[in-house]
Amino acid sequence: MKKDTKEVIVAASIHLFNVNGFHGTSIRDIAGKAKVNPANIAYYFENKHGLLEHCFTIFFERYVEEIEKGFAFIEQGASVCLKKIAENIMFFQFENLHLTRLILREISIDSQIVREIMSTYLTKERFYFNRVIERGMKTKEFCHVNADYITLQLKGLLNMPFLNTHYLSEVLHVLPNEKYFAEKYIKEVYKWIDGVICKNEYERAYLAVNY
Amino acid sequence: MKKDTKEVIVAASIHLFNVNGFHGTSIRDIAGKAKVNPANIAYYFENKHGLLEHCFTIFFERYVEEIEKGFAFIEQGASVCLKKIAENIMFFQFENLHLTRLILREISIDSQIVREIMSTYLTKERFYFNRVIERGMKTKEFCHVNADYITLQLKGLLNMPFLNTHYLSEVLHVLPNEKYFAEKYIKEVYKWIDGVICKNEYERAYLAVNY
Amino acid sequence: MKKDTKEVIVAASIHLFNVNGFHGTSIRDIAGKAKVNPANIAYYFENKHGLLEHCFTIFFERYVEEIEKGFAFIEQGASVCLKKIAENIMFFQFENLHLTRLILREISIDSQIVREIMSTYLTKERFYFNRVIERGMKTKEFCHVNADYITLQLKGLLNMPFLNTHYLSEVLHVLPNEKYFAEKYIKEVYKWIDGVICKNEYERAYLAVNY
Amino acid sequence: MKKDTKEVIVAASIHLFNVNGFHGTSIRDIAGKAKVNPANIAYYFENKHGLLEHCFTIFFERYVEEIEKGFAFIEQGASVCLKKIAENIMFFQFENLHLTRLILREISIDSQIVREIMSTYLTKERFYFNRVIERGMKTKEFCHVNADYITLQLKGLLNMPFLNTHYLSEVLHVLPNEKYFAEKYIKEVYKWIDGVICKNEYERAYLAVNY
DNA sequence: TATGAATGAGTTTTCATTCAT
DNA sequence: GATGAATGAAAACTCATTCAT
Repeated sequence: MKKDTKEVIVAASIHLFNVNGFHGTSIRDIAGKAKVNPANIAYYFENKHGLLEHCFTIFFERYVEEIEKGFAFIEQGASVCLKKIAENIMFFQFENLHLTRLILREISIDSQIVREIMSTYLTKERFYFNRVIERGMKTKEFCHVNADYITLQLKGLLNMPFLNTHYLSEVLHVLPNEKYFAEKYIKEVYKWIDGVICKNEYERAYLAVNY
Repeated sequence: MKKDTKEVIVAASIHLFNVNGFHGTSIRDIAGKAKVNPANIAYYFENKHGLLEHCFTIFFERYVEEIEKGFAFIEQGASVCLKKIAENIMFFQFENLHLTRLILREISIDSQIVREIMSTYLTKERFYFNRVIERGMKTKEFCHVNADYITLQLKGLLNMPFLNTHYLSEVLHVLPNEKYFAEKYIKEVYKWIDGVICKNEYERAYLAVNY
Repeated sequence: MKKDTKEVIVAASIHLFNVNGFHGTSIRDIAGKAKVNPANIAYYFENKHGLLEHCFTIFFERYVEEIEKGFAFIEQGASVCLKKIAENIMFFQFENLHLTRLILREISIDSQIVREIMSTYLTKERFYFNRVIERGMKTKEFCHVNADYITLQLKGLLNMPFLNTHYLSEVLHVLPNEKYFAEKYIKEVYKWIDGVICKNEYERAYLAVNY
Repeated sequence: MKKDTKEVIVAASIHLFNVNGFHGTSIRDIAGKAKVNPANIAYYFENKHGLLEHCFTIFFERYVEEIEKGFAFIEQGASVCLKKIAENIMFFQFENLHLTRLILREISIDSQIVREIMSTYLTKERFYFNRVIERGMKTKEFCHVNADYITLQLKGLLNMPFLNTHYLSEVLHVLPNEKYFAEKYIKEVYKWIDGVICKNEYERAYLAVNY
């Protein structure tokens, strides 16, 4: 009858982990919200940690996928490609608001699981970003930059809206699940790409005119 | 006799809340680390939540102070002032690494306390940032931008290193408490200010030559 | 396996709440006496208060039942019926000595639960007593009395032996669980009914002779 | 400055013991209400139990005194005297509502202190009641009764209003501190004395006429 | 006489987990 | 697959008491 027990558990746990944090959520809370018996969690995920790990996996599988989908645009230029990657990440994260916030928060805790899982996905993420940025520098699209620092900043920009819920709702008066906001915000990220790593159009114009 | 009981509790709790998260830290852990009796926590802070609130207060009092100290440079130009504010925040956060990470993580949880405390400090923060940015736009130092979006991005950049510990240690091979890193990272923030909100020097040069 | 866990908890709690009072009894005491795990109390009754509420319910369900069983004698006359009700209450309370004393003590504390539970049962109790007394006055069996005041006094008489344990044991040298005492005491209550609310037999005789 | 520290502690403890019960009241609650330092309670009463004992003493000293004051009327007849004693007890208890309820509740708990204190005062109480009742029987004012049983019933009637707060407020719509109620209720007690232990006037009239 | 700090033992409650069904 | 009962460990919190000042 209930063949989706596993899914409802995951959905409930994502929501509750996001709202109360991992430690702040009890297995009974999750089972209660999912309307299943708490023992099912042990059945499907071995224990509470297994459930969190599952959430991590769900997130990062898709996260890397989105980067890869964006990276496919590499032949259209580094700038286009980087923007595409940023856009993909942004929309993916907006569509998985709770999961994203939960992951971003939990990775700031220096635990065993986090370290293990991160080392895998971080390597992949770094691989693609470095490729794009190095390509951009080769083709003179980008200024000379430190790829890792640039990646860190880009991640900062992309994650900000999910970690600063209050700022969004109380200052910008935006609910972060409004697609309108995602569309507006990604423009700001484009501006950053253009302004900070791309050789500026004025610079190019100036150089063209004077040399 | 021991008049510093309160302080050692706070210090221990900041460290442990940061490492294990608020819910992941027990009162006994804190008391153990601080080498005091667990009942003292109730005595001084009423309960565990009170201790967290105290950490919030400590952080935001200083945070706003740093913004104010930077804002005093407003007469030297909006760009100088904004950089000064960013620098102050950055160094303050680097000097209070654990506390900062703890606060940045906890404010992403939408709890009662967070909402109350945030509404106070967010207003102050917004006030100063808007003042600087509007001033910059008036004096033509800055392009026409949306002050609140710019602030959000700046916060994103400033907070990133504290939330992505793994990235720092495993990709950049930096321990975030190395002052060298703070000095390097703030330069990147300057670049962002110059590249994204300041009218670019090439732009100014180009415009000067051609018109 | 042990399907009577709930019952043994209730039995143990009634005994201990009676002896030491509600606040004077710890969950551990109860679990110890019942030879079950303390967590079962939370499992079955949510918390310590829930257990007390359960005791209240047990008591008043039966209490009202006894009144109803006595009220069935209404057609045999108000005096007979009132005595039957009193007798039923008395023997029920004697058979549930600990529970009765516990309840009588706890209802004197003006708490939330007490108020809620009492409002339900008090209404029922009042309904039956008023019916009997009004009937008695209609048929001239009873003098003209205030039903509510009479009920209060009757309750006072019926409850006294349970609240004054010392008086019983040290003055009357009776253990209140001796059935002999209940049988003797109910006679005194009958006398009160005859002497205070029934038109006295001498009165009737006197009136019969002289008018 | 505050020479009444002891008194305010007692007053606060009477109120709180009444509302929450002895075990339900903490020393800090009392100190808080009395606006004194908790350590004062240990200073003046040795410990929490000492404070309760003090309350018992206050109550029973006065209680016995009131009985003695009523007993002084013995020469005016047993009935008058017994009514006077009942009246004194009733008004004393009404004037010390909280204390009375607290005492009546706590004596139903079979503790060490209670037993010790009770044995003293119970003896005195019994002495006076037995004297009056025996006198009444000698002078033919009273029927032949068991003095101890009568005393128990009288105590039941006198204590009822203090133990059934809910009945008073929700059924009789009386706040038990309204003096009007005390005056009305004592009349009911007189009726009981007249109806149950005094040879009835009709009885006397009947006997006078017929023999 | 009065107090603030501190403590250790004890309280209720929560929780992840196990297990027989 | 799924459940209700049960548990042991640990959590947060309470509290009477002590003590130096």
